[in-house]
Amino acid sequence: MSEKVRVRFAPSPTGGLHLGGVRTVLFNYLFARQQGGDFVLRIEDTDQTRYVEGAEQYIIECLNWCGIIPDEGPDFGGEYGPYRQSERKALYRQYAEQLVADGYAYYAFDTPEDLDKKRSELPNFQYGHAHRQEMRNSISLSEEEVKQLLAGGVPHVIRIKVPQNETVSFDDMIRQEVSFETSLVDDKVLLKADGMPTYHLAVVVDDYLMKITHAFRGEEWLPSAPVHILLWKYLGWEDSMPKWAHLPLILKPDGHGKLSKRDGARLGFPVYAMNWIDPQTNELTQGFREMGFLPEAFVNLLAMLGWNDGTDQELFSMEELIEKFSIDRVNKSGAKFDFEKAQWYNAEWIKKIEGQKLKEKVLEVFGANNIQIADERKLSVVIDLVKDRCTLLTDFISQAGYFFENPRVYDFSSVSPKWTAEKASFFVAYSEILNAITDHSPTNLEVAFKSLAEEKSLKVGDVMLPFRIMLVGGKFGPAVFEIASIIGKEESILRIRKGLDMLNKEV
RNA sequence: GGCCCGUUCGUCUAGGGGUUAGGACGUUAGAUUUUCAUUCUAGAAACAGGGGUUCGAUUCCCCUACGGGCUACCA
Repeated sequence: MSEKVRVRFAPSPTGGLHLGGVRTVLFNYLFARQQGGDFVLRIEDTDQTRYVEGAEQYIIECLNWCGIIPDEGPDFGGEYGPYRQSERKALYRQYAEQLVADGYAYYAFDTPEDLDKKRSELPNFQYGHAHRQEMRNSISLSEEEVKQLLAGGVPHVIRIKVPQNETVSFDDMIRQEVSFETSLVDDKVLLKADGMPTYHLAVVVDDYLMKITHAFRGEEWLPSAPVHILLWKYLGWEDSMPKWAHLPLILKPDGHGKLSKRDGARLGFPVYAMNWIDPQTNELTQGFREMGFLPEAFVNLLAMLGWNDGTDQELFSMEELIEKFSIDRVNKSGAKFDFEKAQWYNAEWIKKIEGQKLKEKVLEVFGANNIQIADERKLSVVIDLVKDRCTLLTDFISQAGYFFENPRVYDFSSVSPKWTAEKASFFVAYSEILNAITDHSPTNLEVAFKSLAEEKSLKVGDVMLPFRIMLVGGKFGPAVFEIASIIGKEESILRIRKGLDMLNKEV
């Protein structure tokens, strides 16, 4: 049987897209592309109380930024829609009822208060074989009573009837055999009182109906896997069950536990793919994109969190990942997120991509920071000149901004103590030379600079640094004469004058 | 507490019955760069512990410890 590979990413639209979520999509996507299969986006919005406006669109935008475009999904079309579970609501009840009819599930009439009470009485209460007789459900109640309750429209849920003393096991693509004792698994709710399915029912029904062949999800789902396996069996679909892969979790860099958006805020790095503004509270959670990450780097670093190709290669493009990805090489253990290394990936990608291709993104960053660009051709040249010293795209503000406007801040502290009238007159003379000469190539500017220094009996090094700071505002940047050549004669002279003013005033 | 999963430098990891246990980030030292960064060279740094199995275990098995996840009418 060589059926077409079909995978899905099934986020619930409750807020920003976590980096762990993006990694899950990525692995799905890489696998699908490599196998020539389909990648489906399915929105799991079965919890109406947690639905957040705009979250779905946001998720799609994140995927788009990463270069991951679903083959099927809401607004993408496909033969297996609708792709929002809320729009499939009517579908689930029949399967739940079928399970009841077949004796694999039952109606339960306990109110949330009943359950709370029970749980506070019994510290380790589980709604399962040990206690279901004590609860109000179609197993403990008489047929007559159940009929009446149902007819009277009493709110109820449908729960799976998990058997006693069976072993459920399955072959995980990452962990090999995993097994569970059913006696320890509780009777999970399948259909809620509002008629919506829970995740447990929905994931099985939809994976079946959408012909999903491989299901990737986070390790946090492992404990509920037996419920899903049982459901596949009870619904009579065992032969169509997808192969499971439970991905290791991404952990906090310090302390312990799953990485959460709170950790990002606490430690000063993003956790979401893109900026997310909570529509209720207006609270902003920073994203990798806005912090200045390249999607190439983001995808690359995520892929390396739990996977490697067995060689020393660490830099992979999406194409290479698609080609080389293999589930066998996915790690079993969780990985602490290392933001330093994440930044390294970004720096590497900035170095790797040529200036011309970085232009649009740098332009965006500049725009957001009110840096006007008159000459876009000049921008590409500048980017190539400075990109080796940028870790984040936002670094271009300080590393390239001064090519297009006056430095916003000046730090003369390292030269002002040693400032002299001789040096001041050197710069007056040098700006006259700049004005006079016609060849403003870097080497020419440098030759003129050095011979003038010699003429004035000054050490080149003593005037080089002041010159640099006049031009760029601080002790950084590429070769000074490169800079002077690019910003041009007029601008160089203006900046020397301004610098002279500031230095003379300070002394 | 119960169940499930995991454990190689600080971090991400390679490896796998006999290796000088390899790489990367970070870190330290040096070189280059009349600035800063890049780049280059070198260094420090790991098989959680205890039992087996074996001529030999970091590698296979068991136990312990530790870490993580789950334990909702949330996903």
